[in-house]
Amino acid sequence: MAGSMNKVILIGRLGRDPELSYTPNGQARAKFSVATDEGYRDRQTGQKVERTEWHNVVAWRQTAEFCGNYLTKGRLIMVEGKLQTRKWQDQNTGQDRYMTEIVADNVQGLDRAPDGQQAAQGGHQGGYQQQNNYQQQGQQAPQAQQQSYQQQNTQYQQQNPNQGQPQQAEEDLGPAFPSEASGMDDVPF
Amino acid sequence: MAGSMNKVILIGRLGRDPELSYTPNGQARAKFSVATDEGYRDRQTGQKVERTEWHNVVAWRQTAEFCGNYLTKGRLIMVEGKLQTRKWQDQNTGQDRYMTEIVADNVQGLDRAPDGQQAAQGGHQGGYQQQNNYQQQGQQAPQAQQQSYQQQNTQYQQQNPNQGQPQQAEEDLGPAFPSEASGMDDVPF
Amino acid sequence: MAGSMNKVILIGRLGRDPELSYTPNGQARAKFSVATDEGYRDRQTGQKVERTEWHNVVAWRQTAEFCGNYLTKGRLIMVEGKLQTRKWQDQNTGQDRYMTEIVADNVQGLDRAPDGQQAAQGGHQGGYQQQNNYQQQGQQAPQAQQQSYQQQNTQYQQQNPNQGQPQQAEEDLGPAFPSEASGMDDVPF
Amino acid sequence: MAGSMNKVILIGRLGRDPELSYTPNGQARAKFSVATDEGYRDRQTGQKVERTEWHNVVAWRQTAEFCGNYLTKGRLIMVEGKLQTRKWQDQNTGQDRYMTEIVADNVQGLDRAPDGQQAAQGGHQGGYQQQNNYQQQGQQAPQAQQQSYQQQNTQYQQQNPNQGQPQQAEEDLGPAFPSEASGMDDVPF
DNA sequence: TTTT
DNA sequence: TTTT
Repeated sequence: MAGSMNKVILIGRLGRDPELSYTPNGQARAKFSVATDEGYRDRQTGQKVERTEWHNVVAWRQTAEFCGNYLTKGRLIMVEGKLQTRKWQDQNTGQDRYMTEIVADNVQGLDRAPDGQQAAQGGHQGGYQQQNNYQQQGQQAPQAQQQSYQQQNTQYQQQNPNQGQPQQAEEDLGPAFPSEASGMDDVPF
Repeated sequence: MAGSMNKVILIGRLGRDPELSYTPNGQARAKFSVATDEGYRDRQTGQKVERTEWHNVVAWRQTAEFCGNYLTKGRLIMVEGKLQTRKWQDQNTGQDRYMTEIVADNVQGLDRAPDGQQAAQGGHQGGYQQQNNYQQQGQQAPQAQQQSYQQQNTQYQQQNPNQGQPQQAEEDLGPAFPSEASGMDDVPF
Repeated sequence: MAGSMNKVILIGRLGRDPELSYTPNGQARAKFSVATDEGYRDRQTGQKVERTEWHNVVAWRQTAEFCGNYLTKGRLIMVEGKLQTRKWQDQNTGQDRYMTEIVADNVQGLDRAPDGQQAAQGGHQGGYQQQNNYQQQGQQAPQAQQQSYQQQNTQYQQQNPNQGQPQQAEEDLGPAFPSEASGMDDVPF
Repeated sequence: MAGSMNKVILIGRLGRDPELSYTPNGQARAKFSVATDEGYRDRQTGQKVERTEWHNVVAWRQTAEFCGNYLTKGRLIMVEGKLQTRKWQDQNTGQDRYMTEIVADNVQGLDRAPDGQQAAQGGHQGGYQQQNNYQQQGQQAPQAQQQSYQQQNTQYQQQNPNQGQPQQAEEDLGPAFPSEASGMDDVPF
């Protein structure tokens, strides 16, 4: 934890609408891919070439819901997060497989949202506690999450859960680590 | 807030021991300066030149206490934070004066602490809630710190203060913004 | 130079059109200010507050010309650069004065340029060698720019400006360090 | 190319000595893995947990040689670079496989090198042009390195490798993109 | 001094 | 799979 940094910053465009889903214990999760471009001049031909890199991003909780609700295919966004590589076994071959994702803790829309879209250029810096109280209408039927009044995006970007008293409903909150939650996936991506 | 980023990352050495102090309402604040070096080759002489840049850094609350307690002159550290420029009036000339600081929200020691120093290479990522509720003893006399077990770097780097019950002692908490607190300074730096 | 990092990344809006000028030896220099916003919740009132931070940015050579030619007031841009603090003496009071700037080495427009503007969303990653060999016309009178076809943004973010022919006029190139060039200013900002 | 950013910054420890090799056209390439740690508190047990993330890094040319020559297993380093995902086909199953790497353009040692190691804490910021014109000796047999005095971090993070003399042997330079060169690998990692 |  |  100390003497350590794992930081990714991307600016690029969404290849598709984010996919918002909920884990069995009600965690919102959004997945999407972001294209970054890089220009260079081919040394043989001297021509300009554009190269696109695709990045798999996953966001959790309020950040996930922001992404799922406000970001759409083609939007220019900024993503700040960390690298995380998940490992799984290929069910057919038994081989180890790996997938690297950016776990986003700050996502912002940088261009104007398409017309008819509210909260257009908003951004969101996710927090553990910052989930919304969706009452089960959508994907996967999340329950609980009764804490959506919680303030978010305070100055220090951190907050203290639960000063001096037991936190209830632990079982609703899901794993503290996205990688654990994402382990619930049958198909890794 | 949206479509916005203000990010600084420094790796450099402490010019002096951090100065830890407390605002009247008990906020811990650490100030220190960090040197970064940059090498370049002088185009007239062709000689290598090293240039040092000094950065003024301020940290608050638990991050401040980490800095004040564990970092010393000469240590190599990493600072992640944001830029903030304070303005004040020169008391003699009446001129506007400005000072730019990095407000650190993540500070880590990168080298081994000197012998006899514990928690050598520790780091700290400060949080709003992570303050100690100092009861106004003023400078240099913090007691208590009864919440220091809260120093944790949870996954999302944010947490929820105070789930479902009123936060007491608002008046102890100090300004939500460091810049406001730092306005209490007579001398800006 | 080693064990050192001095990195700033901003996303924000231009407060005014960049000011493009040329040093006596023909260096293009652009100055502009960028606003970043930060939202937080006031702890006394519980209300959301938006706070704007202004950043002074300076760019050099091709990056400067890109800024001067394509970026305008109100544009959302990304700036990558380093912190640099210049010191000078107040001519009246004799006091030391300081000013912190971001020296940009990568600037990109993130939103659509206003109509009638070409090369709208372009970006530029400046390079030492990417300067135009202006022949000393001094401020405001650059001619030529005969090298502006030079490829930019190569893969490694560096380029060789001088493929296969000797680089002349080293003495025209100006100081290797922007801070030295900017020392030519009478008024620091 | 414009409106795009693909940036990674890591601080962590080398899992092994970097592997330095040369592509058929003489490009130096170093591969290594870096561990970053992250602490969090398990929400079920309340215990502190440390989690290690491993990152695959590749560096090219002078940066590669710096890594291969001066960095060793266990060293604390800083890596700045970009994300790149390579795709290949599994030769047995025919499946598409992916591997994500950080392509480093700036690597620095942050702690003291072990005794008997020179250039201990050095760093290197690679450049396209900073290659050594290896004359095709193939793996492990670089001679010359006659340009190694060029390792400088000039102000603009770019350099002109070719001061005053023509650059020969363009055809020796290899692909402009590391990913193309790395396509020469039989085994992807 | 920008913008939403 | 995005966009200019």
